[in-house]
Amino acid sequence: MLKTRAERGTARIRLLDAAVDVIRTQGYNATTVDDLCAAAGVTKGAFFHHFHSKTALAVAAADHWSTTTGELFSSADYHERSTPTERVLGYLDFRRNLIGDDPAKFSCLVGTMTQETFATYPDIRDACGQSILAHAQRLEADIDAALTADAKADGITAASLAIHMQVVIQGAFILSKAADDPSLAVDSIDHLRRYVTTLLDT
Amino acid sequence: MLKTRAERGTARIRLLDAAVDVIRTQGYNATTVDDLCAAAGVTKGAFFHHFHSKTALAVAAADHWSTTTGELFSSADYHERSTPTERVLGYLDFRRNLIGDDPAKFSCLVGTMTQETFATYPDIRDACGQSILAHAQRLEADIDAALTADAKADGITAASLAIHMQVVIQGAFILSKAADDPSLAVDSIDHLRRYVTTLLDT
DNA sequence: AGAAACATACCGACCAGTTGGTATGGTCGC
DNA sequence: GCGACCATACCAACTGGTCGGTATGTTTCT
Repeated sequence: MLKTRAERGTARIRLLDAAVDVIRTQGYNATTVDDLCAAAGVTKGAFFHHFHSKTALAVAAADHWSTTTGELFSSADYHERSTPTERVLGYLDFRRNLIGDDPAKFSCLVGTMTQETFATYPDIRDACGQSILAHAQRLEADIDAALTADAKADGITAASLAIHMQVVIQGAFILSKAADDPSLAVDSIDHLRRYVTTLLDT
Repeated sequence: MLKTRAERGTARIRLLDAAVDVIRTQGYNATTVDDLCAAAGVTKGAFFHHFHSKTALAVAAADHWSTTTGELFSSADYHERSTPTERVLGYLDFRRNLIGDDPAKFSCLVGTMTQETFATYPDIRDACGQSILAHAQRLEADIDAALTADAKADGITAASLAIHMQVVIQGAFILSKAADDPSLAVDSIDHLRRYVTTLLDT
């Protein structure tokens, strides 16, 4: 089990990556520490060397999720479009294209963990909330610049629309899982795109 | 434990009601059989007399959820409105008013269970999927009658919009839990209402 | 050498499900 | 109209296994 020079020192990252995979599939509570160690190819000693509890790992996994997805989105090419409206719609198209065959691969770690932990593990819930809310906030500037005067006059705020977009995306994952059919998620993002389009300048 | 005539024969229902409460708060996997027995005021023997496993209880709880919420919605007064558009928007207003202070009380049992069970308990997932999809389907006739010719020409179907409405509602519950703020759910349903309004005859 | 990064063996608590019963109310022969 | 019989509903103690976490090493890097 002891690893070579190159493999040593990676246990923490491997556990975090394993957490994303396993928890998205099984959920947080059904995932045991041993499950995570096995998936990461690591022993329990390594686990508790890096995380003082299973809860601490979940919080770290939520942060890890924010980091890795943050990099994915910030390197996506919709940022290079010239108008705010194109960038907002480009974000939705990008998210639409992320949907594949397996909900365990395309759905959101922190959305999954939120439902299991909101009332019982405040630390995990806060980390999940931060992750989702910070992601939404990254869209606010473009949305604000793109909103039509009519929409603003109707009381629609960029913050509220940014959150609504995350609502639809999270809900789309649930329905995909419930119906065992990812196409429901795609259809719902199409509806969202149509709605957002009516609110933005073109 | 349950001795009197009036109390006997109610253990099954009490367990199902307890399951709705406890699982919405803690999630399915974190809820133990003993938790459910304690909440129902019943012993373990009674539990396994009525349900051959914890999984079987979850399936029964999903069906129970469909039944009780089905009654709630079918007795709501938006059905008495005269036009399909008014009934569809009345449904959304009704759902909006259902949102209170505590997500554990206003969120959806089967939406919660779906995320935890979709890959690991197919029986529970199917029961949850059925519950949500059947609920969505109950709106289809009114939506179909209310959709404008333009919307239909754009390829929007009543089935797809009915599902999108459930997507937003489920997603709204997640964001409410994540942000620990039910007002996000209300705001998102407002966005949904605005979108739906643009697609229906008035 | 000393510290960080692991590995292994183990523990007490807990959990789903079982077992072997008891209490209750209905049915049917008489 | 009553006692034998029985099915259903429930109870409490227990079991085999699992889980999060710990204690105590061993290896590797600097």
